[in-house]
Amino acid sequence: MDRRSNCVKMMDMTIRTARNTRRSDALSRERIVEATVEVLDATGEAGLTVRALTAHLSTGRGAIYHHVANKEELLAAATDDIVGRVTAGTGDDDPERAIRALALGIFDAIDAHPWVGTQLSREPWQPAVFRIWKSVGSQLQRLGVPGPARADAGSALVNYVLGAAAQYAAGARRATSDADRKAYLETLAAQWAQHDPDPIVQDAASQLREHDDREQFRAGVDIFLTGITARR
Amino acid sequence: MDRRSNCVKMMDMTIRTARNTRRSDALSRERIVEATVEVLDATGEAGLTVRALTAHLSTGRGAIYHHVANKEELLAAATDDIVGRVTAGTGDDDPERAIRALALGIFDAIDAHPWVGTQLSREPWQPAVFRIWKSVGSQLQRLGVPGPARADAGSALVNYVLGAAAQYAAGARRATSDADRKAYLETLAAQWAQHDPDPIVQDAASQLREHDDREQFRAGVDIFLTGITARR
DNA sequence: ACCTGAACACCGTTCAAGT
DNA sequence: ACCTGAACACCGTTCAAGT
Repeated sequence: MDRRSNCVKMMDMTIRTARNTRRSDALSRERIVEATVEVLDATGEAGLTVRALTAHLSTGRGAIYHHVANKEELLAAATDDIVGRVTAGTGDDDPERAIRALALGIFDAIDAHPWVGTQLSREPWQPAVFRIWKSVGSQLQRLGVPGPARADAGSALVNYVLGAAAQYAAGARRATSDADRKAYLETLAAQWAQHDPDPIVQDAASQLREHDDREQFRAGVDIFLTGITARR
Repeated sequence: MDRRSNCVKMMDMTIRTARNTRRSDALSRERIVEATVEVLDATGEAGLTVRALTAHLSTGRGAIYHHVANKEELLAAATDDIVGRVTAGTGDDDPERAIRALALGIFDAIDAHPWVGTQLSREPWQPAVFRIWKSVGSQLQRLGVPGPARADAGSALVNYVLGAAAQYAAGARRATSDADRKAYLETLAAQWAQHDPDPIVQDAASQLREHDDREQFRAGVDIFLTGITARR
C-alpha cells in the first residue's frame, strides 16, 4: 500500500516535470469522491480517515476541504455515486418487475460495497436516498397506486429496503467470504439454540443455518408488493 | 452540569465518611447502563463519550472497563434496556393486534430515544434485535404462518421496522420540537420542489409537508400484514 | 485559487499505581 | 477486587504559510 502510493506519487512528479503543467489528476470533487469509494472498498468504513484518503490522493490533509465541507458530505457523495449507477439501470417496461430489479440492484450494490448499506440508513435526506424514493415513487405511479396511498406504499417499500440493506451490510462486513459467512451463522445459530430453549428460537436457529439472504430479501419485496396490490 | 456533578460527589463523600462503608451507588454493570441511558437521552449519541459518562458517574475513565468490554457493548446494553421494556409489554390476545402494538411500541420508544433507532440498525446480532425477532416470530406463529414462510415474513417485518426506525430517528435527532420538525420538512419540501420539476417529486414534496410519521409507519405495518395474510 | 502540514481540540482504551 | 487518571495512539478540522 505504501509502496504503491509512493509509486503513484513518483509518476505524477514525472508528468509534471516533463510537461511543466498541472498534474493530470489535479484535485476535484469528482476525483476525491472516486478516491473515497476506492478507500472504502479497500479498507471499509473504519478505514476511511482523512489521513488515509489524502495519502491515497498524495496531497495534504486540508486539501479536500476546498472541495467538500466535511466527512459526512464525502460519505453521502460516495454513496450517491454507487446508488446512482443502480437507479440509472432500471428500465423495465413492467413496473412490478422494475421495482424488483431496483430492490435487488440495491441489495447487490450493498453486497459489493457494505458501507453503502450503513450509510443509507444513517441520513434520510441524502441524495442517494432521494434517488431511491424517486425511483420507487415513479414505478408505483405506473403501477396505478393513487396519490395518498402511494406515499404510504413508497414509505413502506423504501424503509424495508433500507432496513434490510443495513442489516445485510453488517453481516457482509463481519464475514467477507461465503465460507466465513456460513461458519459465522453456524456459530450464531448454536449460540441462540443453547441460550434459549423456546421452540420459536430453536426453529429460528435451524432456519438461520440454511437461509439465503438474497432469497429472503426477494421474498420480503414480494410480501410488500402483494400488500400494495391487494388494496389497490 | 459541573456544579451538579460536584454536588453528587460531595454527597457520596459525606455518606462514605459518616457510615464508613462503600458508597451507596457503587459501580455495577446495571448502574453503568442506567447512566449511559441518561447521558444518551440528555446529550444524544454524539454526547456519549467515556469522559462524559465517567464524569456523570463521578469515577475514573478506566473504571467502566471492569464491567463492560467497550463502548459498543455499552450502546447495545442501553438499547436492550429500552427495547426490553417494549417487548415485555405486549400481551394482546389477538396476534395481529399484538404485532401492531409491538411495532408502534418500538416506534414510540425511538421517538422518545432517537439513539435507539440508530443503534438498532447498526448491529443485527445484538440482544435488542434478537428480542424483536423473537417477539415477531412468536406472534407470526400464533397468526398461523407456517415454518419457512414465517422466516421470510419475520425478516420482512423486522427489516421494515428497523429501517423505518433508523429513518425516523434521524429526523427526530435533527428537529426536537414539533414546530422545528414542521419547519424543517417545509424547507426540505421547498428544496425538492425547486430542485426537480418532475411531477413525481412535486407531488411527493406536497405530501411531505402534511404527512404524519406515525400514521405512515402504521400504514406500512398494515401493508405488510395484508401481504402476509393474502398468501397464507 | 489551490494546496500544505503543523497545530488544535478532541476521541476510546490501556495500565501502572493506588486503596 | 476495584478504582484512578495519566499516557498512548489515534481522530476530524482549521489556518497561517506557501505556490
